[in-house]
Amino acid sequence: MSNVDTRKICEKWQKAWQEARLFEADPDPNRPKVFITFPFPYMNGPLHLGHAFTAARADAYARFKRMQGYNVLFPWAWHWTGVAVAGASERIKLGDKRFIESLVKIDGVPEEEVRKFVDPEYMVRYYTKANREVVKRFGLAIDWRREFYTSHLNEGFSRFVTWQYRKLLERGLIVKGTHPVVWCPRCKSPTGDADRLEGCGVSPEEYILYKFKLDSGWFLVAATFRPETIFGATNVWVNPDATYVKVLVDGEPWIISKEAAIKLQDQLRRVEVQEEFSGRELIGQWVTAPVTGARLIVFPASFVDPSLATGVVYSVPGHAPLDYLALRDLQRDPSGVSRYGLDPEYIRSIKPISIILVEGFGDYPAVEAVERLGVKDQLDPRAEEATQLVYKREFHQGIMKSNCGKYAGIPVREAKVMVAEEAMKRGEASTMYDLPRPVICRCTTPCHVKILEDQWFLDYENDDWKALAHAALDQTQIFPEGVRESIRYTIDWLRKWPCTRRTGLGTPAPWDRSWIIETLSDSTIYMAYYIVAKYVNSGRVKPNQLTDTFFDYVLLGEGTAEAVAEETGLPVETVEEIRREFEYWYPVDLRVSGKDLVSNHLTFFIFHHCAIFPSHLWPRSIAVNGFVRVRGEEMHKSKGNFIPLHKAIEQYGSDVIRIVLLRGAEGLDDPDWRDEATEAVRTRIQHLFTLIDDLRTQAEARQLRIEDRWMLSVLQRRIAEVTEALERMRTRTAIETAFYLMWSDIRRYLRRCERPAKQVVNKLLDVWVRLLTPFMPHVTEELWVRLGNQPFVADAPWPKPDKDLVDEYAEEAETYLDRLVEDIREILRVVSVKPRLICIYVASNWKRELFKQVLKLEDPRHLGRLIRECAQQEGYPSADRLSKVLKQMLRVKISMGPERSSRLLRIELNELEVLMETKAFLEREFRCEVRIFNEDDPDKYDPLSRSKQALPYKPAVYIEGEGARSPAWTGHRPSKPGVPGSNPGGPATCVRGQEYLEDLGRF
RNA sequence: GCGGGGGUGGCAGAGCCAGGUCAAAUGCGGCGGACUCAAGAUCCGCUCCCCGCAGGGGGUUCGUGGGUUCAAAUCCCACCCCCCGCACCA
Repeated sequence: MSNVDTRKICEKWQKAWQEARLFEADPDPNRPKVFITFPFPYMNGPLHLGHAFTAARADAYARFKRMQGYNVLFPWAWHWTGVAVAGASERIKLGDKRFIESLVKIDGVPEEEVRKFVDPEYMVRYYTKANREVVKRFGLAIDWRREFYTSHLNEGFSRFVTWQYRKLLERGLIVKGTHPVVWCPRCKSPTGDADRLEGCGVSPEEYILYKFKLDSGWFLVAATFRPETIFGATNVWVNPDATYVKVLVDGEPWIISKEAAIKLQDQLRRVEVQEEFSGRELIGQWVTAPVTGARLIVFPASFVDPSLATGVVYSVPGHAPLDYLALRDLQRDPSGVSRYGLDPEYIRSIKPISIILVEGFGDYPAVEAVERLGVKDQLDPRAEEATQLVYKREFHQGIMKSNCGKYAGIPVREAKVMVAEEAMKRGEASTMYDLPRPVICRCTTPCHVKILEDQWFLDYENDDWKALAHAALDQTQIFPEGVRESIRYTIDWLRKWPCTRRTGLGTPAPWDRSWIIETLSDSTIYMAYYIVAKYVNSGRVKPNQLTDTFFDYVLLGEGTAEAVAEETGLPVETVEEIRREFEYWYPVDLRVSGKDLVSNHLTFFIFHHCAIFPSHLWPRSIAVNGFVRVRGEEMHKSKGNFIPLHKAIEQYGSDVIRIVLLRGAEGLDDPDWRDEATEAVRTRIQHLFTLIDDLRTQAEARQLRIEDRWMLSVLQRRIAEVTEALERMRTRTAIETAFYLMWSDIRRYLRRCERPAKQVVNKLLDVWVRLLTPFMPHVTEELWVRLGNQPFVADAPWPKPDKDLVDEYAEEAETYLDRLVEDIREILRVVSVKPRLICIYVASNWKRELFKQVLKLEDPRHLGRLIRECAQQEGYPSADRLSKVLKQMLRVKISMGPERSSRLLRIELNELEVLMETKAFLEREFRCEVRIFNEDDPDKYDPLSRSKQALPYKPAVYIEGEGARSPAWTGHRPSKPGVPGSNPGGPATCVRGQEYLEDLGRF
């Protein structure tokens, strides 16, 4: 069977599982249940390796629990809700070439299909169909009878969402409010990240507007993020080349840029434009500053961007690098000044004002930052860097100076808010939203901020709700545990979440059908719908029978089955059956997801369960994992390293993918997909088949020997380790142990025994194949039947460690042997000899007795007493010799480590017996004759008197061979140029008694 | 900035919570050997540096710098660097 096609094996067993309806799970009161869920994937594209990783973890757990005898439900569904699909359709409508190309080339969508994607519904249906095939070919243990998709296109699900939102509204958890969004004036809709050609990650920021009063009575309105700096204002900047307007804003006379006036209209302001004029007309005019009442002049500055906020800023040259630079430019270049009829003398007289005390800077941080970074002028890109540097420092560490009136001595971060609030109270300031960088909509229109009214929010601010969420988190297991802190933080930090949108796919809000429940908001407790979906899919329940009364009863136990039956026309028994099924499966036992969902979905998941369900139905555990990286980089379509799952499956088949990913990482680490790794796994699976074949064909019936007992004993430990790891979703540790470490165990065993024992092989393979099943379920099905079992290994019981097979004596014997082999090999290496004969000498009886004392010794300082005691007894040598031997024994004990030396307190190895038994192995290993002696044996062959070196658990060794360098037995010494001759002064290993004991310390 | 997770040998990645058995699992790669007509696969050995004709010894390592300890990859402090999340978006 030299060539095993794992892809074929995968297909074969997927079909078999499907035909056997293996993973269809129904309530069984006699079996405990486990309900496992994977967050339904969004259907705007193909599933990729990232989905595969998370799904493989969920599947491994599902299969593990199933084998442990649990009734496991692992369902699947598809997420259609949201605007991303609509956005994608829009791009296709507009003929976005790069986008279309990526769909064809990367996603593998046929071109004629892509054209039909102008209809979002077609697109989600297409991807759902394609991805369903992919998930099936990945071979997950899914109960497909419960499959569904979301949004209004699925009436049943939509009714479920409607029910949930009515409940939330009733409970006062939905509130109404206003909110600024990034808005496309052409699409008349919010522009999310996915809908943007440019400006990803940009969100509205709130500017403080200060009203600087012109002598004409109009307000020149300047925008700032740093309202506290008003105390250091020296002048006002406008762009002389920009167009400004006089405009009545809510009746107040403002002067702002033309662009600003348009923006304000969408920010709940009444805006009446009076007249347009050029910025240069403002230059040289005087204004009265708010807050301070200072008289300032208006200067020209090219850095002022009319499309940002109001297009007017005030100058704080002491603390804002750009302001300092602009002022310096003006002072250096009088020609520009005279053009506007300004007085150069006055300009030169303007000095920065120092208003903030901050460590690491002198009076004028802006000036220093400009000098340190060597910023040339206001157009130098490093000006931005200088601004950030000063801003961060001053914000976090700055204190307002004495010239800041009542804010003197207050930290900047506090003063900032106070100054602005008080100025607003007095009518000297206002606010507006704007985007710090341009955002361009998919439709190529520049976006601006719009304040949406009547927006609906989930009130995550509600303290009672937060308290419940914390309580739920406390009773949920989190894997890895560190994520708990993130969720806790998120619960505290969450504010109102806008849960409705105007566009995209989704369920209309029950209280106002012009709104659609937003995508994250409809995915919070949907796992409950898997129970209902089974009945809807089978046709036993019609979607329109899913009334609020129905859900109240089935999900909450409120009302009666009779009432539901009467209202819906369903048989009472059916209603009760569904209720029972819900009670059986709920709550969710494990939800597995990527770490990106921690701060939104997973937290919402907890929140909503608390809001809707009683505490015994709250989630039991949540597992989080990292993101798949490809060749060390984040997987991204634009990076060209995006790997859709269907392509990977075609190339490798499901099991290879699973192994590579699961072995890649656990916890929050990111698994890295590398071609070498996939190749290595593929050949290893091939070899798994031959290894197992070899084991079986070589196996012989025989009495169990020590190595057989060792193998069985180690096997028990491995079972325990894998089980423990899987219980905690440590999938990497689990597969590492089950596959790789066990492989090494088996390799050692095979080498050790020449031919394995049938009994061991049977036991070993039976266990091994089952332990591997969660990670490579198809391959193990194939192996399982080859071992002569009936399908399916998926249903085979999970192995349990057998205490009777744990054999400390055998494990000790094999450790002993390994150390001996290492020693011999080390000698051979040093002497570079090809051995002809190896003699091994086991230590004398008196040494063995002595070593027992050493093992018991708690403190090496008691050694002296031991020496005195023993020296008097018969059979022991002189105190002098004793002390030498004892020190060596101590070293042996230390080198054993605490585990092994404590094991030796429980058992005593018969070294001679073990060596006699393993003589054949040693001879094979070293390809020469091996002779075993007792040190006490008068007839032993020991020409160099090595035997006296023998210590308990460290036998002495004597080797004869070819090419030997020892003059003692050959007299021949190959010349070795450059190496100085003999080693004078005896062994360097001798350590003085007292020092040595101190070195040992406590052991 | 806030919150979370990390920095280990040529690479990937354990170990760190419970300090000593750690020059440090396992896999990949590299080198040598076995097998083979040969290649691949497989098996065995080696893979930080130095010394050693007997299983040994010495040196330098686990982001950087300090500290605690008889003893630190592991504990404490400071610093540097990397990754992830921070909302109307799946």
